[in-house]
Amino acid sequence: MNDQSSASRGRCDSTAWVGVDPSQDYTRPPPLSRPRIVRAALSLVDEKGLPALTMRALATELEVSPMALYNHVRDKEELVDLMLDLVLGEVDTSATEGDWLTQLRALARSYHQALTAHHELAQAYRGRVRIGPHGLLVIERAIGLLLEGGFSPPEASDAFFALFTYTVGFEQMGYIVRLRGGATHEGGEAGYYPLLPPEQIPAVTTVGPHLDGVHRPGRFDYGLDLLLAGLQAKLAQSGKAAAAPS
Amino acid sequence: MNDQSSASRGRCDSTAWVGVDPSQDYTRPPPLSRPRIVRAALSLVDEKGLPALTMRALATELEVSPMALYNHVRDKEELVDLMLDLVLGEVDTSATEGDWLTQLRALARSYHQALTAHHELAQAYRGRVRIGPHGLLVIERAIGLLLEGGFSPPEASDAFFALFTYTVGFEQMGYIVRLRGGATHEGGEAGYYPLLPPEQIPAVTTVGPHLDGVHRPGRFDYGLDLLLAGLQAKLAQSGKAAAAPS
DNA sequence: ACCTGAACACCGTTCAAGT
DNA sequence: ACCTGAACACCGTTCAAGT
Repeated sequence: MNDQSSASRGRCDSTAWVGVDPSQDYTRPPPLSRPRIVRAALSLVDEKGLPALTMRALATELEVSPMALYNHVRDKEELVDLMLDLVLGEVDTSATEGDWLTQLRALARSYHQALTAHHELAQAYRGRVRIGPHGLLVIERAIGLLLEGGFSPPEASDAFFALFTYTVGFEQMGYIVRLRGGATHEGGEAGYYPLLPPEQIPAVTTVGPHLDGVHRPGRFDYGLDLLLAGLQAKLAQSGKAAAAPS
Repeated sequence: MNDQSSASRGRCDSTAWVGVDPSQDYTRPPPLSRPRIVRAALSLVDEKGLPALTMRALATELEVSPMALYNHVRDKEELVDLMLDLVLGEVDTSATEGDWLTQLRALARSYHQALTAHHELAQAYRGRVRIGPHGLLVIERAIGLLLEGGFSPPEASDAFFALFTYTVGFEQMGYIVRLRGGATHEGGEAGYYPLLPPEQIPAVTTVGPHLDGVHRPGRFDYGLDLLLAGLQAKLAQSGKAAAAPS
């Protein structure tokens, strides 16, 4: 497309501007394009959070008029869909080590990791989901592994949704904060302690600070393994267990 | 508070306005109050969806100036927190039939039911969650049952989050819709069929329409039972199973 | 085809003023 | 203490106009 580069290379070989391609205009940003918009939007959300994603803010980030975006993107909703699918492209869908169960675990973990890497965007994952090509690939892989494990199509679909729901839901869950408790609620992070006296909530008081954050390391894996163990048990009791390499 | 009623009752006994309390002013709405605002907001969201919840719209619904709301509610965020806690008040936390596992299942189901009853509001359940008194009661009950089952405090906390995350996540998940596939995407509901040819997604093609909606009846229970079975297995293998009535 | 500026129909919330 | 109207600083998006 840009054939000035080869032409200018021949013309400038006597000068010593090593490493600088004079055909490139380093002052002007590259032209607007769908992928560039989506990438810029994603890094904006990663840095400043989902509420900061504004067509106007994104436009100034790209040094362009707000309305220029609408030449490449139908509306904000589509933009968010594209961002989600871009993130889903980071999921590793091609690992083939181990049997179907360990592959399924690896897939869910990779999915989880992609979401945590863009934790702010994960909040957009609500209501109506519009699957893109990358998302479809993840689904294909998950369903494929479940069928390989021996599940019938309807049950594979149920199992998929359980895993999917848990993984996405985990990311959306934030921290538990009291609602206008006794002390200041400015601090924000200020712990699990509640609005009721300890006598009325003995169990919560016993468990105490373990309740504090959702995103304790290993917490995702705990629930994931619960689900996978449940799946394995289902297969075993229905006697349809696939011949797993023992 | 309104002691006009008893006074006027004595005054009007000769007239025949049966069933009509003349002390009541049926034309003017009852005075603004925190609970009334929250209830009105909830029914607005139930009817028209979360995006329709606007301080201005809520105010006109209550026949009041938008700014009147701010005398009872700090801001929109607090209003949503209050709405969520109101809904959590519908969860049955006092059923005592069966052992801890069946009680835990019943609790999760009741939680799920409360959320589905206000499906539109469930979308607000993201990011930072501010637990209110009703929410805290649900947590207390869940943790209590897990401790009763024999889990250690840290593990009870992990287990709780797995159940909590799954239940909330399930509600937020919408339908799978293709992202700007081949045909019209106006139809909306238009099925699972994807942007890739069937050869590239054999598993999805096999499972087919089973993938279509998340909220198929029984789908929530499937994942819930997976988690509960996993919990039971964990207890059994660590040999700490509580003496459940066999 | 792509970009722009002005404008429209909204938001949540602050503020000064009323009672 | 509670409510009001006007105003501020925003939104997403339409439209007519530019190149």
